[in-house]
Amino acid sequence: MATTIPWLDDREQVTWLSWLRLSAELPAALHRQLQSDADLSLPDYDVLVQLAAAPQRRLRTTALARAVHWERSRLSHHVKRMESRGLVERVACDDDGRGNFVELTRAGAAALAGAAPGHVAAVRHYFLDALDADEQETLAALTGKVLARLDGITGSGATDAPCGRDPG
Amino acid sequence: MATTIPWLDDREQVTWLSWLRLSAELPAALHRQLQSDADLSLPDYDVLVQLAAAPQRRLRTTALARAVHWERSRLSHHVKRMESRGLVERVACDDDGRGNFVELTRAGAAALAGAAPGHVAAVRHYFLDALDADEQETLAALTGKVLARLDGITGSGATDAPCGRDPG
DNA sequence: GAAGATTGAGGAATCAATCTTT
DNA sequence: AAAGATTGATTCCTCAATCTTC
Repeated sequence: MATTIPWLDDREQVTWLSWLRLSAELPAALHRQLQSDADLSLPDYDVLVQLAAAPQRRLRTTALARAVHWERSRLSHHVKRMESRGLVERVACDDDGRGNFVELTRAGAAALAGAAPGHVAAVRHYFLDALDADEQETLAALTGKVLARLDGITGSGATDAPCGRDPG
Repeated sequence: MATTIPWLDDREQVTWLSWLRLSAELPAALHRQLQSDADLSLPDYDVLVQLAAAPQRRLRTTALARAVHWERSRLSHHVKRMESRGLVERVACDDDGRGNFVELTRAGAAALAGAAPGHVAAVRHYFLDALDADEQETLAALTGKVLARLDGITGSGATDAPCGRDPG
């Protein structure tokens, strides 16, 4: 085999490895904070945020799946577990016999309210505070660039729906 | 409660959400490529790379755990699954009756050799190719800055061991 | 048949508890 | 007791198959 395989050079390797490590460690740190302070997982938090921001504090299953960028199957399993803990409730949909709403319960709203300040503080502490305003903008621009290309390739295009973990 | 909670502002939110999305989508894309082209998971690949780079194509369990930045428990479970697929083998350690080596098998080496070119190409395609050389350096600097702070806080300090996914 | 959603099986990750050798 | 490593339980995620309503 005389073919030369184009391995990563030093610059590429540093970029890639440092990305890889951060994308493993940062969620882990945030997860531990949320879990120990509020007994919620990161995915739990995402779901609660979306429901809290929704019109009637409820969303159709598919709409919620889109909002958190999950497959319906994953959402279904997750909602089931959250329902058993009393954080959300599944209610039938009058208009469409096939569909459900996932609705935030009082306990779910309370859990989110209790968790949010600490989580936002953790996002700052572990992530944003390491960078000044310019650096944050630069980072956002670079990740945005990669995302745009990635979404173009994989077809998981940017959605309209509001997303993310921050309660409005 | 008259206390104002410092929510994320626009710049922070864009930075955070765009980070969040990329750190979900990029590994997913790479995982799918590796899985369908080489029948390996991303974690499988990491383990194989570390073993292939090690002196006798084998490493003590704890050393391997450090190299891939995992807990020993996670590694133990993972190695068990990989062993059942014939990719690695656990062999007793003469010097220390408590310890084991995890050793790369022929099949494991072959799997890595088969997977590496496609994986490296995917890393370029989905990630590196979206940025020019300067941008890559900038991104590495920014993620490095966050990582340095994060490791300082959480105590999971930077290790000496070589790490990463690229076979030497 | 297509859309909305759930299910079951299997791999993967984390935590606390355990076992053995030093 | 400390170090090296594994185990079991639980949660989480993906895939393929299913079920119901439109």
